[in-house]
Amino acid sequence: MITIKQIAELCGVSRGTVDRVINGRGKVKEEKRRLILKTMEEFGYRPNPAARALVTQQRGILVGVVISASEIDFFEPVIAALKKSADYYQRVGLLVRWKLLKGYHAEEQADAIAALRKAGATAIIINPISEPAVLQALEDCIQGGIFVIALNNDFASKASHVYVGSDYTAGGRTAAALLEKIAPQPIRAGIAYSGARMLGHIHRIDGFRARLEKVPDAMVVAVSKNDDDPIKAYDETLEMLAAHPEINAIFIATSGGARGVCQALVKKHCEDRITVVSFDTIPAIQEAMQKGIIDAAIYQHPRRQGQIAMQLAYDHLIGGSDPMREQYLVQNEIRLTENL
Amino acid sequence: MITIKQIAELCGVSRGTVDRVINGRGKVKEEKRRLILKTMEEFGYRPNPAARALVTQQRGILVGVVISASEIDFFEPVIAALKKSADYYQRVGLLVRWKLLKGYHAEEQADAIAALRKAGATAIIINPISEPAVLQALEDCIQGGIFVIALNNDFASKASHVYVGSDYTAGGRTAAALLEKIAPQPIRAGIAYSGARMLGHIHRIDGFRARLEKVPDAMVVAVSKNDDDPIKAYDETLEMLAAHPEINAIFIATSGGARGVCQALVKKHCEDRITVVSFDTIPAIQEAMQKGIIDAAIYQHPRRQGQIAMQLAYDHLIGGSDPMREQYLVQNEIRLTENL
DNA sequence: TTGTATGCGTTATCAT
DNA sequence: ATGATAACGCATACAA
Repeated sequence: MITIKQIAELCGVSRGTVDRVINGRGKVKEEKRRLILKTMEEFGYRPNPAARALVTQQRGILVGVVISASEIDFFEPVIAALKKSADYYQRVGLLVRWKLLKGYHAEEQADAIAALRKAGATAIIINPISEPAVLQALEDCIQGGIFVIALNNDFASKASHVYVGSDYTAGGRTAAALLEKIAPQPIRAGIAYSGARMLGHIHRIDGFRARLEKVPDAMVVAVSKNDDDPIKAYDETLEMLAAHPEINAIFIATSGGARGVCQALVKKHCEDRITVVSFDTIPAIQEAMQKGIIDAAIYQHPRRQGQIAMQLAYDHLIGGSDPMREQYLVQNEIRLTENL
Repeated sequence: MITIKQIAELCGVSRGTVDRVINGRGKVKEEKRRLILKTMEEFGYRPNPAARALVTQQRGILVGVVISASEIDFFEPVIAALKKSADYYQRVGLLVRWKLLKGYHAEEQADAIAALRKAGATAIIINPISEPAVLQALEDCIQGGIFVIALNNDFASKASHVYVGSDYTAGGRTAAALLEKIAPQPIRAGIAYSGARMLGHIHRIDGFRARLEKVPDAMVVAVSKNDDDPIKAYDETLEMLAAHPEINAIFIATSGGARGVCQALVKKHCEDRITVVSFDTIPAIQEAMQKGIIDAAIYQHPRRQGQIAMQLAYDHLIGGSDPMREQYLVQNEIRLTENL
């Protein structure tokens, strides 16, 4: 591993000069500049993370975390993992400022981003809402050299950023394939989900429908929206079941309303007759699985999502190594009560 | 975060003295020794991993890896992850010596351990064979202050060590529960596995049987051993199918012989009639899943196993933090072709 | 525009 | 038995 000192010697300049070209501060004669860059390239210079951490921890370096709808059960383990990971890296100089917001409000996200920029954050971890105000704010961040990590939900932008989360389409396909294996045929499926806000959720349902089309004589007969609200989910599900008594399978595409859906099933005494597949393994869903109401759940590694996001921030800011991919996808796993 | 320097000042001694009591080298007057220990305790001293890494990388620090049966497909991603992780930590002074052995031979393992000790390894990652020679060698290591990490397979010992791997019993239970959901009833199951060498595999089958007992009228009607050899697996499976034509489900408990089992099923034209659940997603199994021969596989996060093991070694040796649990269990995940 | 000095926390090597 | 000091690689404030 070549060091700054060695590069300086090789180029016949001082450590300070090399540092200036690396970190782009101050001016260096173009001639030397190119020589130094060439030498760095040639010997594959990589900053030593240990040394860098040692220095960094004096001033400290700030990463901002913005999580909307942080009250949703799904995000609890995500946030816990972010915190644990932040703790781990704190000892080498990583500071974190938290913006845990309630509900999905684009303006609040944009405000939080602005506040973090002002506070001097050099990286931002966020579950972005796909609305203009947020997209614009993130574009600006990236232009300003801030490292942006989209967590659990990606945003459409040509600006370079990293996405950490699941493959939603594959998740939907997996749910459909699972139903094919465990539900009585022919499948008459109802879908319950929060609403249309998040891009990922739509892809998930698209994936589900696409895969279900390959199942002989299977079809989606109803879709109900519940705003992640248990009561609304309860009402909507009752209504759906009444309107479509042929339903023998339910796909809970977003876990927010799961409790309500399950209560409706129990109320109508059709837990046994209807096969239910859900996303996530939040407490309400685990309970429903133990009781046999939900047959299987798809797990998206929430803890890992948080851990990876924080590690990417560390590696970029202190370790000095950039992510080698622009997408870090966690697998969609199938869980029964036996492997919860 | 309190530093050695601060502790030294607090105690009215020099850094050198504090270092001596921390790392137990040289003599320190008992009186000062106790004061220093007390102060460290009180202020919760933790060595700074960055500083330690900086100094460690000069002499380098050695971790030994011993993997038996490394030619088995399952271990390929495990080893790949160990290598990748080792690469990552190499830049902060971690050196690795590899002992990738073929087959399961206790003496070879014991020899490898001895060689690593002689080479000065301060941590050993191993998939231990449960035989006296190996157990003794590992006990000796632990006595000698070497940090031992059992990977993928634990060993019975009161000596303190860490286990990284899956919960085998839960894996077996999961396989049985899955069969209950996807196989036609009543289940008449055949089991195929390598043989009795590895403790984990036995637990896995125990878990499978225990869970299957809860399925109405289900039973295990045959068990075949294949020594992880495709040809033997092929022959044994043909024989099992001939002797038990009622078999409508097969549990491949160890992936080594999977290819042979599948070929036997195709040969007898009963891929469609028999539901097959397997462990691991090695290439042979993925192919069989694509073709519809194997219906589902249970995945034990091989890459994560390797990654965690190496990280534990780093955290212990350089980061100076000890594992907070003695077991790091990865989940048993259910995979279909859609979420391979 | 460039070079030098200092410090981060730890370990190791001196000297006392 | 104990203390002083150099070194690891990097960043930075300061001197030239």
